[in-house]
Amino acid sequence: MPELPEVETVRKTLKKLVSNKQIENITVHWAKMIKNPVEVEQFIDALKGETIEDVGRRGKFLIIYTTTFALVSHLRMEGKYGLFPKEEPYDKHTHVIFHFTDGSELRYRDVRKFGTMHLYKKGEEFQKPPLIDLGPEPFSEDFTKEYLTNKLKKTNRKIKPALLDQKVFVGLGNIYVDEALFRSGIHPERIANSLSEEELTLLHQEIVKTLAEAVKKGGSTIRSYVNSQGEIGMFQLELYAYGRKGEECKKCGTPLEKTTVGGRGTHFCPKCQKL
DNA sequence: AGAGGTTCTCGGGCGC
DNA sequence: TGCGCCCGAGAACCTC
Repeated sequence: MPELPEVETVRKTLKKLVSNKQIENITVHWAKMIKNPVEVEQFIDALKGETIEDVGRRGKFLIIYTTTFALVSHLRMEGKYGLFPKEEPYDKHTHVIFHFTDGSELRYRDVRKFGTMHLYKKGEEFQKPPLIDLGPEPFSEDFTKEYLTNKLKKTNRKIKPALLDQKVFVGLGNIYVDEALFRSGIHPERIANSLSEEELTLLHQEIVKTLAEAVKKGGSTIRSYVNSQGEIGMFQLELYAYGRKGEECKKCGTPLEKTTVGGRGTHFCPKCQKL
């Protein structure tokens, strides 16, 4: 579900909802999603009494900062956070509940149970998995055209899987990678090290622009994404490629095609994106 | 029935 | 041969 624009939107909404709330207790209904510490009891005990100070983001990971800890949370395909009064019943897909001292609850709900949580002492989170090997943020000054060029010229992979690799840089997922490649006129199966200077310049620019526009619109809601306040995104209305199989290309009118690249459903225009 | 917005693990292939 | 890397396939789970 969530790529950088969706996670960033969740971050902003979640921060407003839970800042300064004190955790009285935690209920975990699906222990497997707690990856660190290994023992769920330790996870719960550590967070009891802690107050939430901030909510950050690294790539597609949320980082909930408390007085002494950093809780690194990945939503994977369907994870969602929401704030509820404790009286409100929860359903079978609610796996973790943070009970606050004010009677409200932060609930993590995840139909597919793919989401993960790692708890570390503040300051240690970037030296440990899952954040340790991540590439630069696309909005940072480290993510230059030269950096991207250097990474891509060293690999024989197809461009789409290379751009999805969070070690190269973070933030793109299946929606926005198809969008960035469409906007750049680059076929998703082109070999990464075969791109020309002009193509690399355009691709770098379109990656940053596409993600920035999507953040502005609150992300894309394709099937189930909502932010922490239950609001949908609006960027799905601006998509050129993703989910538009058989529909006319917005640039040239040719029907868009869908294939599989690197195991992922892939949308492209056969005329604008030549192999 | 199979695909779905993600990423981790595993093992084969290749080069030193 | 052995080790390390790169990379693709499969797995984790549930709904429609």
